[in-house]
Amino acid sequence: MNETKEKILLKALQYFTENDYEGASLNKIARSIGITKGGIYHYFASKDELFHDCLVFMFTAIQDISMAMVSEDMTIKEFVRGLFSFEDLFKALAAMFNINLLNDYFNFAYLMFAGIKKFPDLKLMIGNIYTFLINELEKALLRYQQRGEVNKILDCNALAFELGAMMEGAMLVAGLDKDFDLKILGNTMAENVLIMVKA
Amino acid sequence: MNETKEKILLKALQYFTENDYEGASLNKIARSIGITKGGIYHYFASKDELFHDCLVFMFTAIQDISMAMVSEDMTIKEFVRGLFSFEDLFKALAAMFNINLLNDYFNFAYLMFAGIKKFPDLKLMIGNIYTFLINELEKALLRYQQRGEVNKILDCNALAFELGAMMEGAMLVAGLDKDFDLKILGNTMAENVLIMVKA
Amino acid sequence: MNETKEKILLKALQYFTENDYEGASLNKIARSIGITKGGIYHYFASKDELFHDCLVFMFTAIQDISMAMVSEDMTIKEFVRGLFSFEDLFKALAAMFNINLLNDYFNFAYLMFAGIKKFPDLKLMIGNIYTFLINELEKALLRYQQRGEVNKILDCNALAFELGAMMEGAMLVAGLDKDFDLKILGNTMAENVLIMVKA
Amino acid sequence: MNETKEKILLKALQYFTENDYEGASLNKIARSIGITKGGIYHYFASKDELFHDCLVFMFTAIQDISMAMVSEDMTIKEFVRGLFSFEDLFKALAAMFNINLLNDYFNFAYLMFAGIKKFPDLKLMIGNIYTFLINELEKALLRYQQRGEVNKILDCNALAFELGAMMEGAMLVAGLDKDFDLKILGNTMAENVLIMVKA
DNA sequence: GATGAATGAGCATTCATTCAT
DNA sequence: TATGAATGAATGCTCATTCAT
Repeated sequence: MNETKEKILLKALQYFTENDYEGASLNKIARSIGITKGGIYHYFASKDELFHDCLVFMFTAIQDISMAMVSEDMTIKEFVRGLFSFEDLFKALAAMFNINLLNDYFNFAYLMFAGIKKFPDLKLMIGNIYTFLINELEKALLRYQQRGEVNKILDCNALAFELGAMMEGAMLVAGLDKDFDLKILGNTMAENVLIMVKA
Repeated sequence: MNETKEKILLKALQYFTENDYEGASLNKIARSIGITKGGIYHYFASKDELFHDCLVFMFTAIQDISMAMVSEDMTIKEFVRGLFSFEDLFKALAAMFNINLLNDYFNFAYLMFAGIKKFPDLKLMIGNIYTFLINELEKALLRYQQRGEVNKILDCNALAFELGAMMEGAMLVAGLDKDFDLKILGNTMAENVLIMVKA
Repeated sequence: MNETKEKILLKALQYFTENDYEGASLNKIARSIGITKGGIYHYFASKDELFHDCLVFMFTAIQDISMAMVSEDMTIKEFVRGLFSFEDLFKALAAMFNINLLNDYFNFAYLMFAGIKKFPDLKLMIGNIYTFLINELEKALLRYQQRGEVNKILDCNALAFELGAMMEGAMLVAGLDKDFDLKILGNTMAENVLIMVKA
Repeated sequence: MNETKEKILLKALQYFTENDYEGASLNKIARSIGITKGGIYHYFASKDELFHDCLVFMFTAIQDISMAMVSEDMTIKEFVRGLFSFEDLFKALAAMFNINLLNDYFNFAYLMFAGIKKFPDLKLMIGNIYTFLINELEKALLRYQQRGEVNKILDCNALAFELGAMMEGAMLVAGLDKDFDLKILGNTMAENVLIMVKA
């Protein structure tokens, strides 16, 4: 991708994250990377298109990270601990964009909502990411259940959703209330889960 | 509270929910309740203040509902099932404002996010709600644990956080991906939790 | 009508006449009457609406003048000479708007074209003015023909159109080429016509 | 003329006719002939110059057609009927440019007006065409008058202007009001004129 | 208490124009 | 010859805000 285009995309993503769609003005985005507003229109037909492309850019990366998270040859301990090692996840994402998700998960979620409101294709994309992840979770849980490592009474479909929701919710709540520190809580959460699902 | 002021507040809340902060213009809000834009400025110093007051109004109600959710004389089954009866929660909220949350939870959450982004005191307020709720959860879990109804190995502090996060995350994920229907999932989730925490 | 609104309308009409639709900027119009651009939007919902209202304002006046031009109790000499007394017509119009049609008939015609391109209702309105005038011309000519003052061989329908076209064309050509002075030519033209239509 | 330059000129003329001066962007013109906007600037110093050259190209053709219309060895009938055979005139013009004037005379006239407004030299050019044509008309009428085919009382100078104005006005009015169909009216107009000028 | 006129700063967007390559 | 990146000024439009009435 063209260098200027990429610069626009990254800076715009930052502005959109910090200020929302309406609050991010093309003028400010342009000035902050040393070009003029008109220059943006060389690469993006409209603010909407820029916003859309920013989100696709971000969600694609997240999709890739997400898919890399699941692997068939993990023990259940590795698997569950991996789910709750928030720090690793945050670092991976922070490296890609200039966003500190630990503090800004909140902005990130807000951005997802905004994207979904505006673009049906993003709704699909995000939906697919969650569906994929939770399906993979379910498949893994079923594997462990068959091996006798997960309580046979548990509904793995709902359990997969519960674990996914727990992860998302943890990041959201921790973002809103600094009393909760995921770096510390993460470990205990994983151990709790390992105890709870045990056969 | 003055009758006109209350009319403004309620109508504004509706507009904000339907159109977001930027999309809800004072002119439209004013016209829709039969006054003029200038009239709003008698009761609210700025659009920001109006928005803020709308959200405080809303969050206060949520706080009240949340606090009513916890009660000391519940069995563990009632307690857990209550946590995951999303439909009841939505209905309670919908009754307070004139918003159909079942369909519009998405807009509602979006609005909350916008408010939290804009006003630090609201972030604090929401943070406090979470802290309170999770603390109450922890106290309840400890009670059940002492009665032998919750596995003694489990860390109740982390477990409280996990259940709170699971609730929030469930609403978030279900808002993003309509494949997940909380009305159906809610029951199974509760049963799973009851199995998992059992001693 | 509100005083400011009328000031906007008149000044806008002048700008539209001099600079066309695209060339007339709301900013300049506003500044030239001592208000700001935003102020125009109090009275007109859009530039299009302002343009439309300007044209309706003008064409309504022209319609009134046109209709006053035809009167049943004229001799044929009065009638024909009236048609070619351009000076009187120009003065009447110039008094209403600030436009010197003698020099600017051209701009005026251009404005009509622009209006017709943009607004179907104006196309109808202008069409009706011409249709009305030429119909009235035809009725008058038929009256004179029955009295034996107009050659019975002539087709009064076409003749009415010819006289109407001659008037319009005279103003157009004289506007384009200063060699032709309607103040002088007008009289001779009328006398020529009187000779030509005579029985 | 350079081939690319001619392609630009012709395509630009088409765009200007279809979209007016303001509506025809250099980008669209350029793209439609497979070059880039910058390329146009090799051949034309500015959009204005391009527009001007388009119109000169067009007016030159009109001038040629006009001059070919007058010929010394015509009978008066041929002469007058030629003046009012609008269809032939339109066809001749349409053949020169790629414009269907029969349907698009309106846009064509609008473009002429825009050009005349913008460039004084074009106003002069058109003025000269009119002067030339009306002078030729006058010379022809004087010839017919001397032969006794035109009423000796008529002022041929004014009559020439009247016939020229009638032609122009007919096209203008017919352009504004589609009730008047020149294809039909043209014949009757010519016959009326032949009757009226007769000695 | 409330109106309505008016402001002014902001926004997305367009586009002729320039110029290094 | 021609490209394509970039500019910058302009445009229509929106809207929170002010204030005399």
